[in-house]
Amino acid sequence: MTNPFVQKLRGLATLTNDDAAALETATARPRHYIARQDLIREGDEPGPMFVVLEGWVCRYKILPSGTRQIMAFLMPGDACDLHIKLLAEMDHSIQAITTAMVATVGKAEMQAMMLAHPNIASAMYAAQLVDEGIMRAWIVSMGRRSAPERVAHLICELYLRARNIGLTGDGEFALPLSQAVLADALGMTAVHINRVLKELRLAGAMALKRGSVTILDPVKLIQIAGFDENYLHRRLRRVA
Amino acid sequence: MTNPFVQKLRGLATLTNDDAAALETATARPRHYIARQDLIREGDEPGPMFVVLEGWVCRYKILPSGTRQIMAFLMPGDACDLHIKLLAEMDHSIQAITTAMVATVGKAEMQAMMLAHPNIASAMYAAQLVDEGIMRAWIVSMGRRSAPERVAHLICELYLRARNIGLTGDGEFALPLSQAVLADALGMTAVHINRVLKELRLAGAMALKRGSVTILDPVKLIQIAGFDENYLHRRLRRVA
DNA sequence: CGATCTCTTGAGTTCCCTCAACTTAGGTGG
DNA sequence: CCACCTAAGTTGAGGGAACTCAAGAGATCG
Repeated sequence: MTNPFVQKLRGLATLTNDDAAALETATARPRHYIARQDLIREGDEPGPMFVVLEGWVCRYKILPSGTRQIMAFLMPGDACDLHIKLLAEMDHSIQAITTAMVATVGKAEMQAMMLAHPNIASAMYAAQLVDEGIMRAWIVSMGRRSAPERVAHLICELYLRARNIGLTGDGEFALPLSQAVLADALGMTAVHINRVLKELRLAGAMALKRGSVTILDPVKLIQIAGFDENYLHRRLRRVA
Repeated sequence: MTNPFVQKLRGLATLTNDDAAALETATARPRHYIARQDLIREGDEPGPMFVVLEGWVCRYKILPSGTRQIMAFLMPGDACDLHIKLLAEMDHSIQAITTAMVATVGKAEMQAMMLAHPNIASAMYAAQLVDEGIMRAWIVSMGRRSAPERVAHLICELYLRARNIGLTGDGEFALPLSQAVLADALGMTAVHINRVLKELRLAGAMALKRGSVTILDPVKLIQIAGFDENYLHRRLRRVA
């Protein structure tokens, strides 16, 4: 079995076997979380860096009104909060969406690894830039896209990210997100998400079943979303 | 006159006079931009890091429909795109909102400076984390806050950021943003922003004139916004 | 001192939300 | 293995927040 963290970073920089081995070692002892379990809560003191190895995780925040906003999805291979130790406390929470295996890497260990393996450092920085690009794309979606466009755009993003780590089938991929979770991520209500999904299904663009999505017509979906994959930076600059 | 970049980083780490001098030197030759001039455009090859010394700048993206979404405001002292050279092309544009003085720091120079001055590196990483916190706060605003809440929240954010670099007066500060620009940042129309501003003014919370905002009732404004300044991380961890 | 932005206000429309009921799918214990 | 229970998904009706279109008032600048 391949380590998704290694697989992801290999897509962002050229890693030697030695680099890969170091990453494997650092993430060798993951911890198991059940669905809806918080890895860390808003207000907590930041700890080690998290690396998701199996399952899905999200960043979220609960507002005074009680509503929830999800700010990011983390799938296998995704890491978070490289320099987080610099901050006094977390400004949001992180929670497992499905049962998940998550490794933690201490700050000192991380720093030593990045010093000894410049390729890893480079890949980590690139990953950070991609994450920022994704956040900006979410801001654009929330600000200027209609509900159907937003849903379509998110599915395009998640499909490509899943494909990067080899989790997609033929026009289909596992998406363990309930409509309520999608609503919390897209800033909509679960009821409205449901209507939009029906619309996209009838339009022949995509169909979401419990636990998976089928992309019926990729061209149509991309067109609805106004999707431009450039922001995921799958094409990186290979020379320093 | 003080360099706002130095001033900002001093708020994020303890800098020696030597550190400060290095920063001054690196940003000594800023370039002048006029309002609405692009510093770099979507699709361009990323160049050096930008450091804003005077004026306001924004990141934005134009959608196929022709609407614009602003994803970030940069005020004096703000820098962007630390490791941007790793990417093949920009996924968004950066533009001066007002006339502005912006310094550029090359990748090699930046790396050398961070190596020679660990405090600077630490401050830059902290600044990056704060920027990410701001992006997440924008996502929360766009997703789950009403228009009045969103406007109030943005004003709170900008007020505190301006105060950090000494740009605020007594309950008032310079805000060189037209209502159209605010609309592009908040994902609303200029017409609706205008109505919301009137509402906030009549409520006695804040008043926006051309070029500046007066915070009439800070407590009320914070309460409307549901503002929690923690995400700006003005309280950092001082020990490594 | 006209030309051009920016701001303001009104009227009508649309998208998305709220509330509420009902159906379906999964999981658990009898 | 079925009966129940709960969570997730579906659909309808009505309301409200924000949008569109349009016109006029107020700044700002060459």
